[in-house]
Amino acid sequence: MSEPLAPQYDPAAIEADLYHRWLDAGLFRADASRRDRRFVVMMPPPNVTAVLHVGHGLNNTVQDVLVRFERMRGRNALWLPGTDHAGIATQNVVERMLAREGQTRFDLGRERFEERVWAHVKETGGSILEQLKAIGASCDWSRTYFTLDPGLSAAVREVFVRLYEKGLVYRGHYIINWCPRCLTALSNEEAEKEEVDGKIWHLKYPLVDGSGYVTVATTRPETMLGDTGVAVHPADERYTALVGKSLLLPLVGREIPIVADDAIDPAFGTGAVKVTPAHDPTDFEIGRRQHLHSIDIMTPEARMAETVPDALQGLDRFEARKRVVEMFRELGLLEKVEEHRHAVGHCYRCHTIVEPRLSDQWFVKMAPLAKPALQAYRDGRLTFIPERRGDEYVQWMENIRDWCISRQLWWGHRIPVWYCEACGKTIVSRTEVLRCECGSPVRQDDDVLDTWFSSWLVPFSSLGWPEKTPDLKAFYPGQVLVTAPEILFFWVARMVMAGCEFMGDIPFDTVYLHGTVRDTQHRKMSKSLGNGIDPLEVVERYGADALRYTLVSGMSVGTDVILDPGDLETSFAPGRNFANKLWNAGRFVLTNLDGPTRPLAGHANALRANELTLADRWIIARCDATIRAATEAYERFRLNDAASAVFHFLWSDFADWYIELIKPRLYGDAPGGDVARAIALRTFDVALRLLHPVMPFVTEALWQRIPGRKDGSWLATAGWPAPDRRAAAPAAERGFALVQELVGAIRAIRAEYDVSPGKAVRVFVQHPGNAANAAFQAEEGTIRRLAKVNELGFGESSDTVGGYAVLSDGTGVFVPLGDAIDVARECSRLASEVTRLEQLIGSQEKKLGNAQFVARAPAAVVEKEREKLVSWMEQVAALGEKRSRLGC
RNA sequence: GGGCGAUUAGCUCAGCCGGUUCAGAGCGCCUGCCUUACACGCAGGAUGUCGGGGGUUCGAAUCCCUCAUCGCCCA
Repeated sequence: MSEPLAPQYDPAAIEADLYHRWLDAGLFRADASRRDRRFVVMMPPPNVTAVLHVGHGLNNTVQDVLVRFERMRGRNALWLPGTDHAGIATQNVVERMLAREGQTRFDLGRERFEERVWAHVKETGGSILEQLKAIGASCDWSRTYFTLDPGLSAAVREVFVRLYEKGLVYRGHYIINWCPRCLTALSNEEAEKEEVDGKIWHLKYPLVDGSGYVTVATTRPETMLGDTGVAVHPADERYTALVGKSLLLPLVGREIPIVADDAIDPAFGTGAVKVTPAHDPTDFEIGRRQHLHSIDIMTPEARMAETVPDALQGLDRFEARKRVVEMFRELGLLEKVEEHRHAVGHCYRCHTIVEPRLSDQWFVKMAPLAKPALQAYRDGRLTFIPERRGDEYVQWMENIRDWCISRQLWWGHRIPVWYCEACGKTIVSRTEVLRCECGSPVRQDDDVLDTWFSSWLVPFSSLGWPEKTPDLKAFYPGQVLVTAPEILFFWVARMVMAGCEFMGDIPFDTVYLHGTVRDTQHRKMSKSLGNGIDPLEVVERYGADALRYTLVSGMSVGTDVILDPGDLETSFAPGRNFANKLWNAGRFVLTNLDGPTRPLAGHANALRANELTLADRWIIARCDATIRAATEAYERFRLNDAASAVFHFLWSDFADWYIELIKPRLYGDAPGGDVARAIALRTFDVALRLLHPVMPFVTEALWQRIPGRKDGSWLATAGWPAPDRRAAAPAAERGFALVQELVGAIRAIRAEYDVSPGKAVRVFVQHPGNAANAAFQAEEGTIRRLAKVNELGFGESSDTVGGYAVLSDGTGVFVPLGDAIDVARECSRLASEVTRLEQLIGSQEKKLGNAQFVARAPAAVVEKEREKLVSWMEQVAALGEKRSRLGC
């Protein structure tokens, strides 16, 4: 550990090696034998074939920050990683591979296709977890799971069977969302609603008796081929006389009835609605109530089926739409066309417009499961960050619909249901079924379960459930779930339901929903738009700490993170620069530790209060304030506030000031070097701890070089610094603030008059009271050095020509500059300062002259305002004196 | 159509249960510096009628109403 530190921090030379040393030390492994203070975070399992994108980067950085913070506080931290088999997505990936070979899955057959997917998953799957290591993720890799592992598969079966036995899983013939490209059913959540520009076509259907027409309005004219009725509202007087009559469906020639149904909105379109029970969910309900039959007019690929007239058969649904409209026009039955913008469901995996389709599927009855999950939120046992997300949760839970869980895929958990080929009996079983009770062969349901049907169990299935494992006992329920708002319903809400149903307790108490990473046009980053940022490229160029710092500081609670994919430098250089700053501050501190250091307390040789300088007391107070601020910010999930508190302490307080002003004590002949070393080391150590959750690599690399550590100890598991009220030193903070103000004022005057950096100046300070006196004298050396002052006088100067300034407490500052100064310019500078102050004083006098204010505002506020007024008046008086001395 | 959020410096954002700096940070910009930890740096500086309008209040970026623009969720 004693090789010299490079002047520039090189993350690439440190990160990968350091990560492996953390792993070797087993720092990220949770202890199932501990029963106290667990902190469990379930990673949202990425798709097994996914590659790391910046969204994963954000999500996992947030989790890692929280986990590292709690681990340092001594909690038994488990961050559990895993991968999701991702039914549709993974099947699509392999199907695309087959397509390049000129094959389809049907060419291979189910068994060989499954083998092919497994081979692909084993070969490349899970590499995303390896990639997470590059950003520093401190997961417990010894517990990594895959949703198709035997244990998790057993959990899926157990749950399916239990729910079936309770009557909460059922098979039904309903309208579901169908993706004609993926050729599978989707849940309502997987059919993403999106606004599209469409039209409303007004179609005329002639009455069978030839007495006229009824006009229906529709956004999907092609579905008229499957119409089996027209519905109107029972109270709609326009149509009362027609209810019960029949229409002759154009193009098809079918007679369909006019029925009355309460669900019809008389204000929409013409108030008469065509009813296509096989292709629309509300029509399906109307059809049921009105005893209309269903005619399925489409193939699984959404082409026109044999149930439509010959001329239209085989057409794609959108071609059919055009053709149907043309035909209506030709027949003179197209009354009008209106522009119409409306929401249409799209497949969340391939973005194809979904087709409502009538089919046999398995469903979960959700209302009974939602009840306790909703109650948990209402009781305050479950909270959302940001809070308003709770409203969305409630809305969804209250209007919950049954969950379609069967998928017409080959990759996933096969539905544990068998049908007897002889007696037709349905057998639902936890174990493989070979024969029916009647002795006949059985056939397993062809379908697999929705991927989310395994994901919703992860908080306990990943811990061994339904077995009663030690892990399950030690780590359920967990604490925080961190994810993107998009999957609040897909996953988060369902996990809460599953936890309540199968474990009797919610799986986490806090749901932290972070924003989305977007480009400068506020578009979500995506592969297809080509506006993504590759986190691994960022790690390579700027370091993992820089990536993490940028993501954390760009993200306040619940807001999106905007980054420019075309300009990584602007986004990530600040993080890299901060890491480098820290590195160099560390380099300075560590290379100046050759002299003796002393403990701060608890030892005979400990520092005594009377050995501390004003600056020492100030930095200790600042450090303590930073501990409080950062700790509270982490606790409240305000990660950006935590990062910025430590940033400010390290860069401004520690590096810009404290390091600069202890230099003489460290390598000059000023006394107190051991005190300065002890305090610099102590406050720097604290800062490393506070920053470690956000920037784990550079902080650990430096901390490992701090002398006197216990062998084999790591910052990653070092204790969290405790605030200490005794460190508060308000007088020191005020006094040192005046020193900083004075140095700033002198520097400003120097810059104003182009005094060359190497040239020392004389300075005279006049203070109205004694408040600042002690501070200036105590830190006289600091003032001389930092402002390049060769003579610091107190009181009047015999010179009159120079630069003047007034500090906030009314202290006058005079820098004699003789010929260097442009008296007219200085006069106008001071005049504008006086004007500014006089305006403030004017409004302040008005405020304080207002009897209402003095009477109604709290006494402390009034007092504060009076003090401000006094201070400004002192400043103006001092400036006036300066001006007269200059002869303005 | 219903509900919610946002609008603060050129950019990205803090501040927002009213007064504790006369509105802050980072980046960018201007000026001067290679001062032996750091030029991925140091010092100094410029920049905002806090989206428009109205109201409550002694006092509003902060509370209420309204309009405009953008975005999210649910139909």
